[in-house]
Amino acid sequence: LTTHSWKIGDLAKRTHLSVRTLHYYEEVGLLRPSARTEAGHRLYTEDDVVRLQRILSLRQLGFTLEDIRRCLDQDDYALAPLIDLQLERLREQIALQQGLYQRLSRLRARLHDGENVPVTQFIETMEAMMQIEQYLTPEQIATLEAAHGEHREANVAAFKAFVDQLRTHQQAGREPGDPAVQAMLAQRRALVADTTLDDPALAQGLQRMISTEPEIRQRFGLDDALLAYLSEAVAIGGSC
Amino acid sequence: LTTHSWKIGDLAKRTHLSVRTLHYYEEVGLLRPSARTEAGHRLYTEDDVVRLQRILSLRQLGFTLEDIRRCLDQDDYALAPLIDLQLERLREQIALQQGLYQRLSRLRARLHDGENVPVTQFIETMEAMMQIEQYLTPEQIATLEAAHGEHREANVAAFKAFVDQLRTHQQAGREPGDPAVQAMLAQRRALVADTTLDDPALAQGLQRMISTEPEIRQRFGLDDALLAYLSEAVAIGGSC
DNA sequence: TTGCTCCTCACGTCACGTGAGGTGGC
DNA sequence: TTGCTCCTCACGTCACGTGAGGTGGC
Repeated sequence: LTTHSWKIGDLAKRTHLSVRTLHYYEEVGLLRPSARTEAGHRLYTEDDVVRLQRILSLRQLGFTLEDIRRCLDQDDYALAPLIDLQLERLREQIALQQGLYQRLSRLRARLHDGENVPVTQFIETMEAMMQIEQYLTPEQIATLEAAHGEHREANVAAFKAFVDQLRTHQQAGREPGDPAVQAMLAQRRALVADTTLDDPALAQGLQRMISTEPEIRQRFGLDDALLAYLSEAVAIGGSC
Repeated sequence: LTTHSWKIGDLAKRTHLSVRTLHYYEEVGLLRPSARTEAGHRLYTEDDVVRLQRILSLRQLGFTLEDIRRCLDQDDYALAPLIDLQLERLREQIALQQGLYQRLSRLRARLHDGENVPVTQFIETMEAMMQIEQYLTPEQIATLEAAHGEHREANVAAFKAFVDQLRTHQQAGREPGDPAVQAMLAQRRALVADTTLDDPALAQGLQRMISTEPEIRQRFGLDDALLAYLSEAVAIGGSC
């Protein structure tokens, strides 16, 4: 029956903790060595080591030191509520971080390695992305990204050209029912199908966004009057 | 041209920040109000508000205030490496938290709502689980859980009974090739198939664990000599 | 005597929260 | 005069890291 005892350095090596950490655990009343030498050096008994192992096990589960202390000082501590809380926190954290990861990935994909995009422009892109997230599901956004591929700018330019042409008709005083205007609806359908990969829910989400966010309309030169003109043309044409 | 300016409380309400946060942002040189009243009250101009919006945008991406300051004070700041670092950190974090979540969930499932499992026993279960993780993939563990279902204890008891019976033969001096011992191999195959849902890789992982971890053998009363005895019987029987 | 380990303060971390005690403008 | 907002310290958070300055045992 050899009851061994460890000095703080030995214990630190065995557990891969720092000496400071063991000091701290004593400070907060989590692990008090059972004895000291005459010179004041800490001596940890086997019981202390067992307790430390338990501390580390519970720490692995993400509990705070305070929770761990309570658990160990009372063996019939009700663990279930504690675990449920921790699970809830984790769910939230993971969801948050995954959302963040998706957003950052998409932003990163637009940063071509060579050129240095100005920070201000980067932030604008990000704000646009976050606005989009209000209207589309993650899956729909992925579809949109897939549809855009490398020719995002070409698509944007095509839509702008469409708006410009529409404005010409409007300024020429033509009615929304005018054959020249109605002829543009096929072009519009093609544009929408192209950018949404024929996903009607996605198209609807985009339309909802465009009609409720004036800033986005402005980006394409689509003022309120012109939007109304377009809506009327579509209503007359009968294509959704 | 009305250049408006805001006092700190107005800005706090608009952005849903606390006054203290705005104080802090000034303290660390992140957002300095362009003016003060005679009495020393902070006055934020429209430019300041724009800067604050940018700060909040970047904060959303999980950057530190220090990184944000650097980005905003230098418009051609190289964002790509910063984002890559952040993505890496996030990947690690998410992986860690998901592992933690899986472990906690499985532990929670074993805590039946009514009874209070003692903390020490809970920790033992957890340590056993972490040992298992060394030998099996997450998918294999899931299979194991599915196979166990509600009758985990019955399975464990069945395996213990098997070991006990085997020991009887050993203590009676029968050779591993003895018909009575060989007759037990079919029982063993059934047990293995039952707990692994006929997954051979899973069975192999479990066997590797049992043969390398003496503590686990001990839990079933399977000492080294008896393990050797069983191995020999299996070798003679020719079933893997 | 020289290393190595041990000791006890005590400040720093990161992004603020939370008072304490006092002043300014309606 | 009474509220409300504003101000400047300054300590607390969580789990330690990182010295500073000194002692003990081989």
